[in-house]
This record gives sequence, C-alpha cells and structure tokens, in this order.
Amino acid sequence: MPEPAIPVYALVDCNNFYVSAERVFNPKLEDCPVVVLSNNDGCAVARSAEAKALGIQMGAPWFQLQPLVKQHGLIGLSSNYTLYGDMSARVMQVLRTFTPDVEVYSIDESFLRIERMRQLWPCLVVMGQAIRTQVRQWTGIPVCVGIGPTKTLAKLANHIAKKNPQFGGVFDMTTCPEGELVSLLSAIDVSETWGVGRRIAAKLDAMNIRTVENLRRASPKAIRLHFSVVLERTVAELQGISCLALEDVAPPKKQIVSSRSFGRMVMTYEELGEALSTYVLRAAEKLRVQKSVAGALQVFVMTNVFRETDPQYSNGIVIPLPNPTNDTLKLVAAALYGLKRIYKPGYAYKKCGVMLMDLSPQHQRQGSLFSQVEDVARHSDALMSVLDSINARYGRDTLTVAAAGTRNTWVARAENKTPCYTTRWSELPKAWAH
DNA sequence: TCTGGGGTCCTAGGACCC
DNA sequence: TCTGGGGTCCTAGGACCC
Repeated sequence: MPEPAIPVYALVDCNNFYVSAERVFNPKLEDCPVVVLSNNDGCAVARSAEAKALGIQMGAPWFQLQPLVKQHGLIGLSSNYTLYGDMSARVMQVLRTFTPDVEVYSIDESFLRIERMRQLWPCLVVMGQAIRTQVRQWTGIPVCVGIGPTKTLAKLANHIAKKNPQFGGVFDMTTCPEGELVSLLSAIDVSETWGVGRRIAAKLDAMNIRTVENLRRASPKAIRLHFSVVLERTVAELQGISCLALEDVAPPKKQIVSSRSFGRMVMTYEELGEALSTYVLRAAEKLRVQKSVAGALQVFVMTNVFRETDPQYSNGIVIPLPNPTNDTLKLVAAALYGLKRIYKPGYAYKKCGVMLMDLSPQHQRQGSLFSQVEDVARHSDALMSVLDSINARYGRDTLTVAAAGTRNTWVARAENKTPCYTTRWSELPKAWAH
C-alpha cells in the first residue's frame, strides 16, 4: 500500500495581472505608472509597481487621481475583460503542461498540487522557476510562485516571494528552517492571511494578535470560541494541517449576477428596462454555458449612494419561476415584470441588475403532466442554441431581444480601452518591419 | 461631474413539526 | 396555578475572496 501523500501546494499568481496583460501588447506602458480602471472608468482595480509607489490604493476613484496624471504621467486604462480572460486562459494552459492537478482559483491565480513533482525536479524551487520562465516566455505574463504544505501557507509563501526580491519570485516554505520562517511570518500583518478581512483583523488586534506568526501560535479552540469554524480552519492551515483540498473541477455556479452602473443617471422605466434586459441577456448566456436552469430571478435598482443630497431609493424583488428555465425571452419577461413592481418615477437611477437563483442542472428539468410543455421546452432550447451560436460566430449582441433597445445611451464610460488583441481578427496587433 | 462587479460560506433566528 | 424539548428547513445578514 502506498503511503497517502502529504500534500504540497503551489500558488501561482500573476503580478499586477491586468496591467501586465496590457503591457504584453503595448511595451510603451513598461516602466510607467499604470492603473486599470473598473467598469465605468470608476476606480483603480489593478496597479503597476510604479503606480503603487505613487501611493495609489486599490479602489481609488479615478477622478481623484487626476493630479497624478499631470504630475507623474499616470496612465488610466479602461478595463478590457475580453483580453484579460483570454490571457488568463493562456497562462492556465501553460500551468497544465506541468501538472494536471490545477485549480483555477481566480482570473490571475491557480493552486497546483505538486508533491509528486519532487521526483521530477532537483527541488521544488527549480520547478517554480521553470514555471515562471515558461509562463513568461509563452504568454508574456510575469508570475510569482509560493509553495507550502497547505493552501493558506502557499498563499503566504507567494506573498513572501512577491515582497522579497532576493527569492527571485519563488519561495518554498516546506524547506524553510523554522527560525527563518518565524521571522518572516512575524513581519507580515495578520490581515494578509487568506480569510482574515478587515472585521476579523480588528477583532484579532483587540486580542493582541497582530502578525501571521501570532495567529499561527493561537489555539484553534480559543479561535473557534470567538469566531467561526472558518477561522479555526485557517489557524490549522497556518500550522501545516491541510483542511482545504484542491478543487480541480469547478462546481457549477449557484447564482449568476449581472449588473452595471450607468454612464449617466437614468430616470425612465423604459431605459431601465433596456439596461436590465441587456444584463439578463448576459446572465442567461452564462446560465446556458453551464447547462443550468434558474428557478427564480431577482431584480434590483438603486440610485447613486455617493450623492448624499439626492433623494435615495433602492429596492429588489424576487420573482419565482414555476417552470425553471434558461430561455432569455422568458427571463427578460420575468425581469421586466419585477422591474415594474419596484420602479418608482422621480428618482435618478445609477445602477440596476439581475441575479439568477435556485439554479439546477438543465437535464433534471422537471417534467410536466402535459406533453405540450415538453414541446415548448424543446422549441425554446432550439431557439436559444441558435441565439448562442450566432452570437459566438458574429460577436456578442449580433442577435438580441427588442426589449434591450438599440440606442443604449446609458452604457458605461470606457474612454481609454485597448483593442481585443487576441480575440478579434480586426483588432490583431500589427508588427512593422523596419 | 466623476466612487466596480461577481462570487462563496457560515450563523442566528424564526417557522414549523412531532 | 401549572406551560417541554428537540429536530429540520429556510432566510437574512454578515463575513470573506478576487
């Protein structure tokens, strides 16, 4: 009987991912302070090292950064999620050439199970370096690698690799002498721990737990008493006891949300309805990709909370769908019915959205006593697959629904968006020979 | 003038049942 | 005048993540 393997995890994390993805296609962005902005050119959601050095915080509103544009040549790019999604897929593809045991944790990070790789490489740091080199060479994206006996420690190892250039972008906690580890973890604020957010950090601070090392030394029982089982698990993970497994097959989503802020205030039911229908279209597309049907849908609207002197209103409503569906037309109809119930005239709306809930697998769709319903479902499936294939072939929104409107004057601002270099023939980067 | 979007999990408390 | 106990299910809200 082979011994059950003691796990070793690697966390591969792209450096300043959105900025790095933009730099692959525009070398002029190299060495400049660059931020990538959220939807509507609202806040900075990714920052180059130079931008971080200027003191720009995650989530800083773009309009407040204008002085830095003049003083330091700060560049603000509108987000290009098509590009980032495609670049992300390429990075993950490279990781899979090292091991099939890959969990894509977010658009810019993956966990790898690597204990079996020990036999193939002189040591895991060498393997980590090989990953960095290969990803850089094949995609242009710089990454750092953290290695540890649990996911939580691999995350911290990655943090150490990022913050300490002497490690060359790879840090292996499994071979680090205890003394050195203690001094490294003592220098990291407890809030850097995966699972410790603002609230918990404040509570821990009151208990004199301020560094990762402090939390690692805490008693899991005491932590369970003051917090929940989640943080108890985190402490165990810090102590090297693996509680979180690699999830290499992504479970289907339990809810799908689509919402956006508008480029300008929207007053009328008609315009809100057009925006909402557009979001339902997106959500329904995602729903069909994972082959699910929705049993309910929530609609919500809100005014601009930052304009405190404006009259404020926000509301939401859940619309049950007695026959779970992934038919865009039915979902749009339900959403508009919900909107009618909560819309109040006289307010300046800033945002609305839709959430698809009670998702279940499409093939488990409940049968009906009446065969007619089955026929209708078949027709709906056929129509939706035509819709999806036309839009996949000719671009999103080639085929849409009338309720989504055609003027769309409410769409978000995106004043500095780069081309979809990798996903549209017409926007391929051009190379000029001299 | 301008402040993002999309997820998951856990817990407490109420409704309801026997 | 006396007024149980235990279980399940559901939901809202709070915490976290990127």
